[in-house]
Amino acid sequence: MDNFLKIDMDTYKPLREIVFTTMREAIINGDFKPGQRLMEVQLADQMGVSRTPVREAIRKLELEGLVVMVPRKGAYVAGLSSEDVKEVLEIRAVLEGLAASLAARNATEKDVEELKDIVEKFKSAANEQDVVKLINFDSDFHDVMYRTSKNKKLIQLISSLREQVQRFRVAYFTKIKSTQQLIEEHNQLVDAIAGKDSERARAVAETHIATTEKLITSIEEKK
Amino acid sequence: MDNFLKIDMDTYKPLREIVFTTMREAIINGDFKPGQRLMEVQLADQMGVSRTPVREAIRKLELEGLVVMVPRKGAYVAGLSSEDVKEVLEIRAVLEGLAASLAARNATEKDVEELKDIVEKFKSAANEQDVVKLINFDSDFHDVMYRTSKNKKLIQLISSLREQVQRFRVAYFTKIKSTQQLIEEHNQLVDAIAGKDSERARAVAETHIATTEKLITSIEEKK
DNA sequence: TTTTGTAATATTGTATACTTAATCCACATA
DNA sequence: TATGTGGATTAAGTATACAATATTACAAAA
Repeated sequence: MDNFLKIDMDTYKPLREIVFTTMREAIINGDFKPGQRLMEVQLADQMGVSRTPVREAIRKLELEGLVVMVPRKGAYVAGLSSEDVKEVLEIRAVLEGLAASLAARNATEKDVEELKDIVEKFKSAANEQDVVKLINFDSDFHDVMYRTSKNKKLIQLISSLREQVQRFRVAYFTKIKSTQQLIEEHNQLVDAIAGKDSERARAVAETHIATTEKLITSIEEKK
Repeated sequence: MDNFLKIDMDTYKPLREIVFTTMREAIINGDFKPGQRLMEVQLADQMGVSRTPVREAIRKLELEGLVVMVPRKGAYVAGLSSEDVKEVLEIRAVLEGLAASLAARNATEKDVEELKDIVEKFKSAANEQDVVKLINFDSDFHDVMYRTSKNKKLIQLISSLREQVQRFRVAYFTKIKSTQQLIEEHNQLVDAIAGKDSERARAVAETHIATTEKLITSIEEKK
């Protein structure tokens, strides 16, 4: 603890940050629909700020791929074709694989315990058929794994990718028949990490995402 | 050619885009040094625009990781520790691997020809000891490979990651003793892609980046 | 000489004002 | 009815103005 006197001026957030996260939430939650036009004055009024922070927030959302800009016309919530989702998941698969293999290399016993704990919670949520809990524990599991990987850039990147497809999550989690398979995969992952078997961890993690991808693809095809 | 009448209104670029790319170039080329403070009025004056486009450009650079913001103090060019570079390269390795395996799956004969062509050019640049050409042809090679992967998000992502470590490139390309190894790896990559061997392509590509990573690590250690 | 307090100065954060392009709609014309 | 045309309206792009905070300079006191 070499910084016990460092006060947290970090509590201060510029308006643009608040606007940014607010808008991002809205897009991810689907409050702003894909294709919807985002008008600056309107948004500014709604949030009670001026156009400036709104514009700056939009710039960031643009780079994050959640909105698309048409010059001289404005900003629109990015549409998400199933093609896009597939692209993102293809990427996530290898990044999750990397995260898992790094986690296997770096995990402490405490990390492993934490992972096991979450898997248990996930199981009971599955028994209760509680979809919201299911989503949250799944998130938690992956969060811990990312953290354990110790690669900060990787963590950032994956969370950005997760956001991009989050809009689909509820859809496919409710559709899923066998959460059983997810449990099984989580178990294998923990095993591999606990056993410091980075190659196996990687393989399992990649399959894990691929499972999701197949799921989405099959849902899409039914449409 | 289903769009032969589509005119290119796309030529128009808002100032913020110009400012954004200009500043990004400056950072990547090292004209703006890591840690350097970026002051809005000064930048705006230099480029002959107002603060607004500059601020918006900075927001994007921030999300791209080239700039870090300290609230109420300003923007600074992001420093890049060798730790950071390692993190990025770790990620790039698997993404290049993915790109290579997708390329192997999707490559047409034309793509393969193009790749072979670039490898030849790279070889002659190596003979001439022309570092700049070497860098450019290496870039070209990878660009074609990415394009061939057909995954647009992946292309975006990799190019963003490349930018982040570009500031080190000249350094390690001049240091490199055996461009021979790079040539060899490029050859193997083309072979694998031509032979539609996605697993081998992936393995070679990952090693390829790992080579770079080791190189950087060794340079760093000498300091 | 060093430290502390205070004024001034500079810079970011936010809001507003201005400019110009795009869109809409009424109306005219074929 | 269909198709232009011109002006009004709207919104984005850009610049500027104002407010809040941080930095600096410098003087006064220890």
